[in-house]
Amino acid sequence: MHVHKQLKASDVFDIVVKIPEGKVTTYGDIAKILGHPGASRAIGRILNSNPNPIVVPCHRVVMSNGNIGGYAFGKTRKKELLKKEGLHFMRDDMHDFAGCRTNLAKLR
DNA sequence: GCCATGGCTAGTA
DNA sequence: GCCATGGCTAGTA
Repeated sequence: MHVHKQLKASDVFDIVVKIPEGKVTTYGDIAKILGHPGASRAIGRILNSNPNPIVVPCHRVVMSNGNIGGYAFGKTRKKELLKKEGLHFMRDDMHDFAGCRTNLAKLR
């Protein structure tokens, strides 16, 4: 009982590769679209094990409140990468978070 | 038991 | 600030 299918890391990475440059999504949004609404923290753990940060842009995944969130190479690096894509921050919070948030359901 | 989160409550200013 | 959540790892027996 209470046996549900487990989150697959490859499913998470498959979504993250599709986030366009200059756009972001959240740990929670990825969790929801995969049918695991409570698994946002698990998403972060999976991203932390990203085997290929070059092709999988996990720096584009941030917290649901617009805060930068974590990054395996430090949030400073994560912010730099996002700034290079034209995004802006005040301290660790994104400017116009709503405006640069991508709709995962529409990605292809 | 840790942790790259999130949603909710209490209760300060 | 608290705590539920879910996947993972270290490391005890």
